[in-house]
Amino acid sequence: MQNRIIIIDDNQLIRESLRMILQSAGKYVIVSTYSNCEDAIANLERDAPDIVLIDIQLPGISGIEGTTLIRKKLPNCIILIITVSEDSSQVFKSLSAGASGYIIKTASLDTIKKSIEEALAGGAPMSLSISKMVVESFQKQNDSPLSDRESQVLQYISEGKSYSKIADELFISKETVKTHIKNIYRKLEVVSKEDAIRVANKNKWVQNTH
Amino acid sequence: MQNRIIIIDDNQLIRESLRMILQSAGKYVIVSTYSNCEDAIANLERDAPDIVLIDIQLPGISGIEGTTLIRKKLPNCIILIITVSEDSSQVFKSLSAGASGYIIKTASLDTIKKSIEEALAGGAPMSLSISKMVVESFQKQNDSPLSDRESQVLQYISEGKSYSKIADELFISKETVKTHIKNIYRKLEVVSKEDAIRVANKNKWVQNTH
DNA sequence: GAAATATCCCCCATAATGGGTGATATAAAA
DNA sequence: TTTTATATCACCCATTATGGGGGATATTTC
Repeated sequence: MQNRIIIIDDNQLIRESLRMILQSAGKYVIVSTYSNCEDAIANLERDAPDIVLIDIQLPGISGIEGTTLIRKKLPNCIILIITVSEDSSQVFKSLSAGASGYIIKTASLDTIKKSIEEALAGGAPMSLSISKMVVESFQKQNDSPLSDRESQVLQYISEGKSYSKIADELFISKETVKTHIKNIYRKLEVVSKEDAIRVANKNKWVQNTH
Repeated sequence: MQNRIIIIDDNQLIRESLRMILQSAGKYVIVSTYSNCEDAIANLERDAPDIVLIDIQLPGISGIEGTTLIRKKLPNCIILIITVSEDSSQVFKSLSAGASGYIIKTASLDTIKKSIEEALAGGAPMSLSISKMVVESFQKQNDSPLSDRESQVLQYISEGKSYSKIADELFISKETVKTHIKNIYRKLEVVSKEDAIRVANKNKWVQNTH
């Protein structure tokens, strides 16, 4: 059976190029192409796509919001972002929104076809630089101004643990925890738990609990 | 200049196979091979590797702990995990520990050589299934028993925000926030902030702030 | 020998938390 | 249509948590 694909991109040239490339492969049916999310979403049920290729910069609803909306309607649909830039915040936002992979607009025709096949095979197609970015998001940074013990305490704080709980788990007194936290706040120049967590996350000084 | 590689694997056959493959490429010098982490770490300064290939299951210090220790001594060294299994918790732990990529033991010789080249080029070599796993870790699940509002409140809780702060940001009263939290605790069958965050993270009902 | 670190103690006040028991209005589902 | 879920808000209550201030000691590191 042929896979149903829809393409959402405000650039007609790109829409038509993608259509050509994919149709020539013979494995796909390009059921529709759209220049904006609104139209695409209105026809989602009728189109019933297996794969959506969506641009990130779109007039009106953005590609990221669009990804969220499409996944809400069709949870099993594979969404691949077509993009020119490799901006990290955009990448993370679209992955969080439910995109499965990234296709760089300047990629070769072969690479694009391969990306779609990888997605269908259950993979997560993306360029080397993007996968590197994603992997780095897992890695704790070593440039924290905090001591080992302070980092540890902050890690626990970021997990929502109370002072008493931290004290128990580290076999130290609650007062010691308080002292560490005072020093953490001083070093990070913050005055609250929330800000400390925000700064730590921003700088990847704590590990996300995946 | 040739890149310096060390190999840590308790299986002699694999050590020697990897040595052969890589030496034949001509671009690499295999400075040493070890059957355990302890010996490798003892000789790190002398070996000064650019790339470390390390098995995940090792006698004594595990590959994951080893990755942490090696990165502490040589922060710019690229560490690639050699593994047979694609267990998600192991994958995340080693990425968090600082590994850059994953090489599957059963991969073809060509794939292995290519992985090392990708790593040197600044990429994050890993199999399709592993990259999929990593991408999925970004994606919020939709199977939460919580209502939209409750999920939103829990998201804020997981960011360390206080009831008052949440109330302010959502333009609702503190009492309403409390009610939502009571309902969240009831639905998740927990009695504390910490447990709620743990359950939510485990099920990916909240988004990590990357 | 000074600086950083890790540990602990006291005081103090306020803020935050969580359990209970309500209420109201709306929307969705049975 | 009646029930259920949701979202909103209120008051009572007690305990815990938080954060700022001060100080202390021992070890390690530079």
